[in-house]
Amino acid sequence: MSCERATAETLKQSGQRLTPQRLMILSAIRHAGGHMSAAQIMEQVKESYAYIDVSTVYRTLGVLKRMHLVSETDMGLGEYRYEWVERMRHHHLICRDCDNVSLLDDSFLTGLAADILDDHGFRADIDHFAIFGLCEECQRSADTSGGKANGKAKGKEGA
Amino acid sequence: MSCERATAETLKQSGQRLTPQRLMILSAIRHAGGHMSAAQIMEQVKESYAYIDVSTVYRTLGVLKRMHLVSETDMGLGEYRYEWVERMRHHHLICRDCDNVSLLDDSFLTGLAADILDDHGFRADIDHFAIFGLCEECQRSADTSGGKANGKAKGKEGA
DNA sequence: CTAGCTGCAAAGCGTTTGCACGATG
DNA sequence: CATCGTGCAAACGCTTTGCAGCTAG
Repeated sequence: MSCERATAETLKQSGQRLTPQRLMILSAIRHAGGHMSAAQIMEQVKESYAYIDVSTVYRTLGVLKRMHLVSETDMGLGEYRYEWVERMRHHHLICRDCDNVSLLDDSFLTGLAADILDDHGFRADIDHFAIFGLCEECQRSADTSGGKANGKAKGKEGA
Repeated sequence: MSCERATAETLKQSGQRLTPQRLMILSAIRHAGGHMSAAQIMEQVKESYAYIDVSTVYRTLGVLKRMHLVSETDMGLGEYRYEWVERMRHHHLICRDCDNVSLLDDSFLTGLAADILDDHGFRADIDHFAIFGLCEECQRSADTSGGKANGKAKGKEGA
């Protein structure tokens, strides 16, 4: 939990209290190395503290979101995914057929943000994008199977 | 309902049945000229047919999504918004402070899609993007108020 | 005629909220 | 010691599902 020092400081300085629960949640997200659902965070924290409650997780995530320490993304799974906001920004390409997620470097989007700012005066929060589409492999399967009529049964419709 | 001809044809040809309910839902979405929630679609349809059910709306939206006739977007309001997929694509800039929504021309994103295809072989579905951020006006208020500590109470956290 | 759509009702899910207790600073 | 965070439980809102009857093709 030692590398959470700086974050703890940030929290304190913005008038937030530092509780073991928050530190555990923080730690879970930071060390995950990817996006986690609230349920996954719960599970992770439960390993060291069994009495953690969902509401505490959500409330803490609310605080962290407000402070831009974590990002909240709708990845089309019916639940939000939370991720530590790294200095190394990146985005996600989500295949709507195989659900595979690959990374997209932030460089692809910096230009876009600049263009939008120039033309609309709108400062886009391009911290963490989820871009849906069809991965290379699934494009091939779609072609061979003759169309996009129905790829596969899924929990969630592709937009 | 006459201008729904082509859509009706499309539906029929993919083995879907054409029912009055579906036509009404179709019509509601097409003539809305913007994104609608499932509830709004319901309301609209109810004006001509009071017995329409939520489940019918969702089931029909499922069909239309699958056929890429409507897009489903999470605009950060806790409910999906559905919009007719026009030939004239556009995207949305959503201010996380004042909730104002402005349009963004598709030209801003076509380059991005091409880049992603080139470098990752991933065919991005950039039908309809929701980009969150801070509008020009709210940037000013944020500056004058000294920071981003807390902008305003909202139903939903800005990511 | 029969596959598939409808309305109804109820469940399901992730998330939020009210409350009294407990911990933090 | 005052405030804020916690756990618990219950509520919430949107969406989904099981089912029997009806309807389009």
